[in-house]
Amino acid sequence: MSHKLSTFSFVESVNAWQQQHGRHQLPWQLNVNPYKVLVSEIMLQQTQVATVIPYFERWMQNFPTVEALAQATEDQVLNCWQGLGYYSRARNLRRAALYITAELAGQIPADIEELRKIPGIGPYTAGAILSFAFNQRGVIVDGNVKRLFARYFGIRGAVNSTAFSKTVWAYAEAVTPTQDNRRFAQGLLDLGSTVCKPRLPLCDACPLRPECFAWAHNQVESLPERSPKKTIPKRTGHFVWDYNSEGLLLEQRNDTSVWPKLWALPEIDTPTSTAKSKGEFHHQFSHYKLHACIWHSKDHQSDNKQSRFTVNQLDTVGLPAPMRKFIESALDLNAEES
DNA sequence: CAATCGTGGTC
DNA sequence: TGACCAAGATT
Repeated sequence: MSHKLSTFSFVESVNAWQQQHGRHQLPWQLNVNPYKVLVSEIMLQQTQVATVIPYFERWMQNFPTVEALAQATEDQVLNCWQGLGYYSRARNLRRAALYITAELAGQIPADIEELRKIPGIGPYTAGAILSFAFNQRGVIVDGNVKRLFARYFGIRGAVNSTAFSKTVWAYAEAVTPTQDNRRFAQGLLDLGSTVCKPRLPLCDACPLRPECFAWAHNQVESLPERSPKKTIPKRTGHFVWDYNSEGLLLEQRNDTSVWPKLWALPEIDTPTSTAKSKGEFHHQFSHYKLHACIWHSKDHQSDNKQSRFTVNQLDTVGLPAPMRKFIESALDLNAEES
């Protein structure tokens, strides 16, 4: 690797490409500050840029500073996050603001160990904040870097294995420079997402092609390697539909389930034999398929916090995306029938 | 360590 | 069309 790096400047190639062809106008790149970087990096975890942008804009309107976020309630935060998924990110981001305000005098630290103490900040996000917020050396390994490095260095093994991750982190530590880190980190991400793509990579446009292992060995399509896919299980869930003149009955889900702390139709173990169906919907999570059955019911008892919401009030609570679709569809049908 | 945690984009 | 994947973290 050292020979390769000495005869071909990986860093300079990435940086020069980023300056010419990389992204420079993303919302969190304009008038950059550490809080914007923190918010964007949390939102971007396992979520595509195009999906995040409108959420980021709305978030910064509602919670423009760490202090503003620290003063928000969990319900306000979840309402702003609804539809983006992985809701523990939202709750951790609020906890992060409380921690930064209480323990760090409102300042996001430019220190890897201090960053790692903040809720929701793992090894990738800590490195990203160092690079993007402070232009300091911060090592980043995400899906883009794993794919790009697997091809460029010829790293074998399943991308989702621990061994593969450790190997890529070691390469990243070795490659990451001590200067111009904002540009280098952005260059890695931009190259990975726009050129070294999962499928149909644009090798003709890649500045790293002269020294790319996968290109030289015709393995661009077969790297990185994937572990054999698992069959994901199917589950059935039953939910209660109770809508009257005072609104729709919802309950706040507990935090040990999917959609933690979000408001949703009350969930039941099994419907009664006389229950009348209100409808159903299907939803695919990353790890199982849900078949949701909705049953007409009244006066459902639950340990969870319950409340009724009118149609207008539904906009002010955090609802799971598929359930919001079902509810809005069902209420529209009601309106047409009446 | 492997499972869990959402949703939408892409081809 | 469905399988893969996305600026991962937590337990």
